[in-house]
Amino acid sequence: MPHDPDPPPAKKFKPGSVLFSLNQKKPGMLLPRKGNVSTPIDVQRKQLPIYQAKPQLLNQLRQLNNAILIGETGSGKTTQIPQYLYEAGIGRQGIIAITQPRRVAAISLAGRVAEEKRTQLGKLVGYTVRFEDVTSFETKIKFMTDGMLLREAIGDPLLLRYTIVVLDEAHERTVHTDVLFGVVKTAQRRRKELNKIPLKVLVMSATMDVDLFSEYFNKSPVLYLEGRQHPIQIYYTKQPQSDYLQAALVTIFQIHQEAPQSQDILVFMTGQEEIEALARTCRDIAKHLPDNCGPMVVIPLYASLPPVQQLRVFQPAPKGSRKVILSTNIAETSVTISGIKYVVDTGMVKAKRFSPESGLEVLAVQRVSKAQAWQRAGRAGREDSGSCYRLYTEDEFDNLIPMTVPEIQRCNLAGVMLQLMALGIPDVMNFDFMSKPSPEAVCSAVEHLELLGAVEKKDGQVVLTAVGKKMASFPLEPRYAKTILLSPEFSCSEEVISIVSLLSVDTVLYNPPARRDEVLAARKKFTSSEGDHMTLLHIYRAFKKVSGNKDWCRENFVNSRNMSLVKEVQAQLKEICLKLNLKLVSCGADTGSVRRCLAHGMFVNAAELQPDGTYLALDTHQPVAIHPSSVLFQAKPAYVVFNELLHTSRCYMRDLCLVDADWLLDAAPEYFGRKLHLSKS
DNA sequence: GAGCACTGC
Repeated sequence: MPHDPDPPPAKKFKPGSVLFSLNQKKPGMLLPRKGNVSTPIDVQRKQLPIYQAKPQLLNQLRQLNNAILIGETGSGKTTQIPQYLYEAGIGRQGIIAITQPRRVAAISLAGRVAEEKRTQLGKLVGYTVRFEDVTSFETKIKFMTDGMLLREAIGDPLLLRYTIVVLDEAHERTVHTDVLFGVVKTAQRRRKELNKIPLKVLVMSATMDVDLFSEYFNKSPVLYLEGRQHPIQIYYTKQPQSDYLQAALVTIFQIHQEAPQSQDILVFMTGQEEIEALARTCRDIAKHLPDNCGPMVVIPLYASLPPVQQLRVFQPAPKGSRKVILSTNIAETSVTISGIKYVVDTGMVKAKRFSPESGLEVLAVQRVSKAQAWQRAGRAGREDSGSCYRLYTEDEFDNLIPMTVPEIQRCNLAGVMLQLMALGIPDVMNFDFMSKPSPEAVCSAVEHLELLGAVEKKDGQVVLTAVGKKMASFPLEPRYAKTILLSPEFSCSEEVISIVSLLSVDTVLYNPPARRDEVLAARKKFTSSEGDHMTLLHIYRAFKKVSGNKDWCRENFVNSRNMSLVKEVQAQLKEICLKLNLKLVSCGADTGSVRRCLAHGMFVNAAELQPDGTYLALDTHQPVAIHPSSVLFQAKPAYVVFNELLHTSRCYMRDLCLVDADWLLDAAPEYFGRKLHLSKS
């Protein structure tokens, strides 16, 4: 970590530091205020700025089949527009769907709108997210995750249950939203051709990508919504900062010494490790400040933090203390903290990139986009005016890319391509994406699906096979779906479903660094010399044996919340297997069958030990290494399959399973005949 | 002998 281990003493940070210059030219980013909780709901609804525009809006929306609605988050558009449409009788023949990138948003928005309509959630207003469907035949306003609508589209590509689809938070450009853009556009056109009830599509976004959206949806009109806004003062550094962590530290204490005690600070950083390190440094320095400085409460915030600790950011600091929250980009969208007066933006973010040639995912620290910088600044002005300290110069800001590259251009497309084919899209290679992924990425995805037997080429066209159709019915990465499909042949579908479920959640292992020896000792009894998959299976079996006992989880450093999620995923996968008439069978103690099955399903991710003790990935022939977190780290198996490659300090394989060369050859004779030969020569 | 941002079906 580049953080200076020996920070300067606190007295160096004098009021009036020369680190910053004030920028008056750019207007501050403006954000709305929340309604007063003690005001009756119908009065609150009328107080929203959007209420003024209601007649004109309805007039427009009645006529248009496409519209782009621009307004900041919370302008009331997400809760009000669906109600306006419903109340005006627009789209009454079917359901109004409103999609959200996140589950919590879909759930809480549905709750809010049901309250405003004074009905029970699940009647007129409902929501659908994975594992939860709170809707009924009465439901006319339905909030859902964008991924959920995409799943539904596989069974009903024309989305005939819906008369209006509202794609909210479109500016976030998640893979699911981007695929949905194409799906709704196609459905709209097809319904017109087939003389079905028309589909209205509304795209709601913050102030970005407007032209792109409008252009894509046949130059559809853009409607601007006013929000209630608070000005934000933007400051830039006078000089570029070579060490953004040092600059953050200086800035935090500069604000701490100058600003009233009750005003909180939110600092945007890149990851857990640097956040914990800066938290320690801040606490150390805060202890030795002069008496005129009040105490400081430093709170780290990142996704992998246990929920109880995440909740700490919402607790007000003790009277006279200042809250300083050190956060990843989780606080940009997912977690909204009230009372933030100051935002400190390092201008950096950790993000995943994908290289189609190597199939490699790289997680790297990089600069934010302008849009992201505005999003961060906006977090200072939710209730009142605020300030944002950017730890970079105005020139550097001007040179940032305007928009974050959409996820669809940064990810492995195998799953997306499979889904598009399952939707019956005729020419997936030329799908009408709003932002086209590179041809290389598309080709590499199709090749991957070809290897898995999900697609085949016929007369120059890529078509879905029967296997591919089955694979698409699983909410899984294609190779995991394939492994499940193969598992009955190896009489181990029970085991493989468990393993795939374990791999679908973040992690079931809890590894507090401070208790490393205890963790190792506790984990030893589950460790399998056959690899990480079998080790996970042992842990899961033990977990089930004690019926998910919380104490057992604590003693064994198992994340019980994620384990419960594993159970839900497992139930869902079993249900899909039943629908596909796949036999649920267990191989008992014959773990060899499980590994054989994994070898057959995951053969594209195989690596071979070389005479010099290193490994080569068999598909790309790049050198890879066993990740130290693997149970096989100290072993030297001749052949392994792995779940993923992660490029950090080296190119590491993660989650490994010991396999035989014969199994790989058996799984893909032609493919491996070539590969194994190549790597030996 | 490493260390992983954030979502979602």
